[in-house]
Amino acid sequence: MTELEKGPTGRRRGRGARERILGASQQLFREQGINRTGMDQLCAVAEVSKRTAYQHFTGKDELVAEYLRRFDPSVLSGVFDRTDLTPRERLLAAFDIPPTTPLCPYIGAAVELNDPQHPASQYARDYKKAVAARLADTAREAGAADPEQLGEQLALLIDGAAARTRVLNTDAFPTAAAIAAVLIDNAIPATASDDHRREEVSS
Amino acid sequence: MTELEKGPTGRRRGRGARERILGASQQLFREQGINRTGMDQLCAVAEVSKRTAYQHFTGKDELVAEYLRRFDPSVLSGVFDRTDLTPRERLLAAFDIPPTTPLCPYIGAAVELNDPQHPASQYARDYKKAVAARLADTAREAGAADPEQLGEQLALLIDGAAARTRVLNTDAFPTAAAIAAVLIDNAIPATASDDHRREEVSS
DNA sequence: TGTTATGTACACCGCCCTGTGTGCTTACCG
DNA sequence: CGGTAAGCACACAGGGCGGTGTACATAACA
Repeated sequence: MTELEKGPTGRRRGRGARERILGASQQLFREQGINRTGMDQLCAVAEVSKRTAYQHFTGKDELVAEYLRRFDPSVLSGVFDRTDLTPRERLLAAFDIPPTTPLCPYIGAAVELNDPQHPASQYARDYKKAVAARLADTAREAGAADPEQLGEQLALLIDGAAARTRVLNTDAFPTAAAIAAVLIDNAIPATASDDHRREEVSS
Repeated sequence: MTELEKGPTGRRRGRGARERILGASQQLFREQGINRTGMDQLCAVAEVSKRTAYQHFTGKDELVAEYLRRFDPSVLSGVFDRTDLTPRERLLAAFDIPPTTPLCPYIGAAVELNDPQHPASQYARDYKKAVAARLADTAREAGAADPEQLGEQLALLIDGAAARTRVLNTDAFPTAAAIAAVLIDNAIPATASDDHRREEVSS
């Protein structure tokens, strides 16, 4: 929040209204959902006048789409780029999204918007495909027989855990991780399930 | 729609406004979602005056809750009560919800309402638990080592397939069924994965 | 037949929503 | 220092929403 005040507003100067708006979007859309968050409230939290908001984003739809685009780094890269884990461990680490994330916002957006043509829905699709692809890449790296299939399966598990966590209000990711372990072990042909690619890491 | 015109309205007589309202709810809440369906439109489709609707249901919330309560028989009982299948086949048959169902309405309601205290959200939780319980029962019947765990796992797969189908606009149930087959075979200890309980069925 | 529950037609309220118009202030940067 | 873009405050339009009030019609049953 400190660095936001000087961040590039998209043009060249200014005091970072755009970033504050997107920050408030992250917070409110997550906590309350998209439809239940009005632009008035959002602008109040962002400490931005409504006029300014509509000068940065042509409408709420565009804001929602941009809000979704600001996510991947935290989860996606944060897991797949770890070099201290074997590929197999990286696949399992994708299920270690412990308490904070209430629901994958892409699922929420797709359900709330209820319009496959909406830019945000399209981006949600792209993102889900990208996650499955990265999982497939890692699966290939781990030596899976059919990496695409395993990637798609693991992606389904993540979405299932997210949805179920939301509906039941209990953490379903451990269950998903257990399934994932079974699938991974079944998909990797040799006994090379672990430390077959591990290099010296610590010390 | 023909029988609805004479069905018991809940009291004793009348021309079935309540049933028409619930029928319209099924249609519209599914097609458009809950929040995007106004009472005006709903009453128009149900061919019911708005005044009548609010005499049957104290508010939209109650209508939504009642709408969710009218579902299980079609899917839940329709699968688990089949006697022509082995327990294992019944577990897999739960993934044969082919094209019609766009999204499990319980997930949709939980996301759209965004309020765990809402009666509909509570019922959604109950329903999900009930499904998991029935899956666990069938898993026990099939001889699974840990039926509760398998039931929970299969329920997660179903939800994952539903969510993923919704977001990606492609049928994810085959993938879920493949995972289910693996889990089931892994969970049943002996080689008695099939026809160990099957009786003579056809001819 | 007449009473009563049931349903209808239609206007209406207050609220919140997305989105604008207008005029003013501030901060940056040459 | 001055120009200019960024941002602000405030009021307002237009519409959909959930929900209601009132007066009238009809079907069922006594």
